Amino acid sequence: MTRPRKGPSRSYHHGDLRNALIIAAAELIDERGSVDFAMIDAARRAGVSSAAPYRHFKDKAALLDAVLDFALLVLGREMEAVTRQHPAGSVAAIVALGQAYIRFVTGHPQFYDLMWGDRHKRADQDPEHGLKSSGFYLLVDTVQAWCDSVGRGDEDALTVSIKLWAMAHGLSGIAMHDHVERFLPQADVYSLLESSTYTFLEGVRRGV
Amino acid sequence: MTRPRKGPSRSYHHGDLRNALIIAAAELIDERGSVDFAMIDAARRAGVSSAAPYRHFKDKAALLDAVLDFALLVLGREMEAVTRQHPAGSVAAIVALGQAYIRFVTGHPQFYDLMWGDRHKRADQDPEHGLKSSGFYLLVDTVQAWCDSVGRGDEDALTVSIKLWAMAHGLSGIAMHDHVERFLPQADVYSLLESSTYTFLEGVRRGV
DNA sequence: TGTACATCAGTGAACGCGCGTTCACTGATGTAC
DNA sequence: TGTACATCAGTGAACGCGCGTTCACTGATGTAC
Repeated sequence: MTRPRKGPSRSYHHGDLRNALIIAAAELIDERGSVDFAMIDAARRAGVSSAAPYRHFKDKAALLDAVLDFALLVLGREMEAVTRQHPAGSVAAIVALGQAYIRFVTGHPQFYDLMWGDRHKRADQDPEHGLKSSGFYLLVDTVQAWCDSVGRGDEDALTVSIKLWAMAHGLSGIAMHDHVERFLPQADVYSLLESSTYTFLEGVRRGV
Repeated sequence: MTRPRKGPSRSYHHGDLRNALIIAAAELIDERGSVDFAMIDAARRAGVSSAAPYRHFKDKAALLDAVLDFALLVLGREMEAVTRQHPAGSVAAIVALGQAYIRFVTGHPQFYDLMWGDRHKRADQDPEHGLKSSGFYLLVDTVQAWCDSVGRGDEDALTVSIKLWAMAHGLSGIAMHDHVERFLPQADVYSLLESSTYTFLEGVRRGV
């Protein structure tokens, strides 16, 4: 978070290497389709020697953590944007949130690995933090509003949200492994999520 | 698939190295919690030198493929067993299949990585094959029977099955990252799957 | 305004280790005759 | 039944490479006086 250079003369001091490395790493992960990029490549891409990153990150894991934070931030932004485009508490909003999740996750399978791969299970100081920025609570709020609007304010919005999240997450995984086009060539994940959500919420509304 | 040794004198020739290596690899993956075990460790565990595995597997990827096949086989067996314990085409059977999936997958997170990690996306000759042995079609059959029994034979059992699979798969992922105990400390994945399934199938039954 | 100095953010070379894989070999096994 | 030979399944040592990380260094920056 050093301030950006005033002039264009970024000769010796980079000015914003930390962020530049995060972007470089994200790009490499995207291109290689895996987290196994070489530290030196990220440095090179940021226009810097192989040792420079260690001024900003303790080790590679620290850099990956920063990339993960960045990814979750982007996901959160998209979910916010999507929420604004639909009536608050509507089923359409709930569906759109799930679709945004699928879009993000299938569009960036590498980030999926980062989020859901084993490496994330390690030392994570505040596990809540990622969830907050990723917009999960946006879903909870929307579901709560929906429950209220259909006269089921007694439902546990958190439980319903987890289930909906699981649907979107599960469909993402299945889609990413081409199981959707294999079994249901005429379908697509987004409409599968939509119909699942409608069916499921109808069950909830009827109190099953 | 060399035949097992007749006597206990496994001096120079191992007799069943191929399978021994698969087991050894599976154990290592289980213990380390990751696919990143060293080839030489698998060999050592099978009581053999570091070069021996290459008589049976072209490279490490080939060994991992074999381990994956093995894992899917085990999963398929468990799903068969579970199916036998419930009335054919009952909701209970459907729920139990999902729970068996969750149990297997959360109980062996490493195999989860093997099944769902990026490495599986590569050269896989017959992608159907894994699905077959893992028992997915068992679910489809069960769902079809249920649809018939509730007078909804018109439903596409395959579509419903994919959605149910996505539920179980998604809940597994969420549970493995401790999100269930974090958000719903009093709940457990298995009952979450059960209630989700009931709710969803009720929606299907009502034709939503 | 100028100078000395502490601090920071880079460089470039190299270390070192883990690990997949290969190579020339040797012991065991099965089979033709 | 015995012997020669092809084949197979091991050994053990070493190669080689990728890559994370360190180390002594140097150029740039900001600040006290």
